[in-house]
Amino acid sequence: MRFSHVTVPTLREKPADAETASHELLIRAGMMRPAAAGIYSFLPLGALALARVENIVRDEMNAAGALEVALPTLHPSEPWIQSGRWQAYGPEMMRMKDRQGREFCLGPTAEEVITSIIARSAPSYRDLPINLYQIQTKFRDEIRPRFGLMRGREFRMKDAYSFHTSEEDLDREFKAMYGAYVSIAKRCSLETSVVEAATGLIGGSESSEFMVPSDIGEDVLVHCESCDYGANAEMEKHRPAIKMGEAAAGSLEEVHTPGMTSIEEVAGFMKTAQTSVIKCVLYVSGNEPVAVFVPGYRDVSESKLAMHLGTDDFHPMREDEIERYPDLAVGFVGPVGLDGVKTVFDSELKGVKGVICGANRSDYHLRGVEEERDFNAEPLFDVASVQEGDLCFKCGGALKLSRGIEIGHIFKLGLKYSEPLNAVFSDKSGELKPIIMGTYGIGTSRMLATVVEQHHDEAGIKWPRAVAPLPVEIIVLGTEDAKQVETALKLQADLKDRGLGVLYDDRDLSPGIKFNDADLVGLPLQVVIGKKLASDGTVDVKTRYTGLKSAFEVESAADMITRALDEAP
RNA sequence: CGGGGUGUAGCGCAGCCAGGUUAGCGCGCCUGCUUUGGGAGCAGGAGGUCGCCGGUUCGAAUCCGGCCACCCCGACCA
Repeated sequence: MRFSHVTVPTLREKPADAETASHELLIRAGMMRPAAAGIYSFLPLGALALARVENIVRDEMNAAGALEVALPTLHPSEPWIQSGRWQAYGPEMMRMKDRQGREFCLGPTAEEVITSIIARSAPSYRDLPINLYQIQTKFRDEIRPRFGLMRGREFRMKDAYSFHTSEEDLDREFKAMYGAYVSIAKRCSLETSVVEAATGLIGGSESSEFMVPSDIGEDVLVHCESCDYGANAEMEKHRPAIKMGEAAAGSLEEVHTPGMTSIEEVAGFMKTAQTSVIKCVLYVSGNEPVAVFVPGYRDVSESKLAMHLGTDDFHPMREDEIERYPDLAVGFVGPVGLDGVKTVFDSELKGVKGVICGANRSDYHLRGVEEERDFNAEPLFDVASVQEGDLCFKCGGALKLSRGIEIGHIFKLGLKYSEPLNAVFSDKSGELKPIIMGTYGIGTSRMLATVVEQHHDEAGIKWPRAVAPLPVEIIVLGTEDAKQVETALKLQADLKDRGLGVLYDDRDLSPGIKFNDADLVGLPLQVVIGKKLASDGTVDVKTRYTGLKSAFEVESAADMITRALDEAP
């Protein structure tokens, strides 16, 4: 591949909208270009790097016994309606109609499509287990695409689906996929931390996320410092380090609190801590108000609330919605005597005594409130978010919060799709039973961005060898010198014979520009052919990762480069 | 969806508040000469519906309205 001919359109300056290293460098190094918000085109080098990541994924999936398929990107609505996700998905699903008015969506994932295929094949226990995967472009109309490839709307993902006759066999496959993912991350030079995760819209009983620790990660992770507990904050369990305070034990009392709608104001006015106040956050779900009660010093975790409500179709009550519910004393809503409104209570509110809450009457709060005596905390659910200082629910150790990039997620689905889509198998006795399923995703375009995020310096990308778009760049300094050009072409051909692709910088530019572009593009080895060829018959080779340079005799250069590559990170 | 910001040459930006010749700068691009081991020099040159539509005005990149696109923050404390 030649550097000229707009093959590698590098940019000297940082694109105005790039916020992260991977976003900036993938564009500046001429690997990709934006097409629309959260949608990117891959240029030759970017497409090569993506292919290398995807080939590692393919390799490990095949090694684990999975079979590759190619499913459609445009999905008919029928199976999605059958599974219930046509309704559950909300605006994140990109929907459209064809000329006949039939409804379709751009596949955000493919459980429905694959499960209906298996269902129609009416397998017997002899046909199972099976694990089918594809590596393909997905579309999710994200609320806010961010950080280039990191959170795109259109993105590349490997998605795999396994089908089993028993829970035990699903467990075995789950472990096999876990192992495959560990290998994939390792081969791509990514450190991972595996945590328990929410199953969200995919559903299922158990799931693990593969996280790459990073400050730009969008997920908050919780790890116990004493045991092996690790979880995504969106579903973690914790034990509070403190008990909700007893600010005013005793009888119920109404207090005039004019205009005090925040926890801070109320706690301040009552001369007590926020740990003594019950916080109420109002949501609207399916046109119905939902009052969520949590300890005053905590926030509502919307991901946990979504698990409880069984949908993510809810939002905090907006100003314009408040007037629709005249019975709600917004700002002063409390659990005592609150009728006709759906409620959710955080587990921490069970059995509290002597606490403060809204009086369901404007400008009034109640003090001395006691659960059971004054209200019943039902339904009870863990809907509050974790905080620094909370304790591990398993061992009581200190919990540590950090950030991570989710590159993979594996799920035990159970019967979530096989039942509604009627995917059954006949067992030994001829009885029909629903197939037990698992699903396993890994974001290949996100992994590409993550690799750049983890492997770069001020000058540019430092591709680990396994995912580098090409292993070697050859730079000729004297583009007018026939000997140098001839040597470069010969070396390129020799390396090609050894299966090593070359990016050949054939441009007639100042050396500095070519060196800087080579560092920016970041191929593992740079071979520089210049005047030393004529003076002492050598070419220089620089290892991008270490910055180390050495001179090789031109005759043995191809051998030495092959050897140097074996040693490169 | 709410709030904020931006949109001027391929990229990065100035000009806009206080409307007034041919709309500027840096990088990149083209031609020629010189140069060539870490972003060269000189000379010449090309490239713009100033996001789109409408309005105000003798006159609009600049003021006003609408729309679109992109970016940031938020989606949460009632």
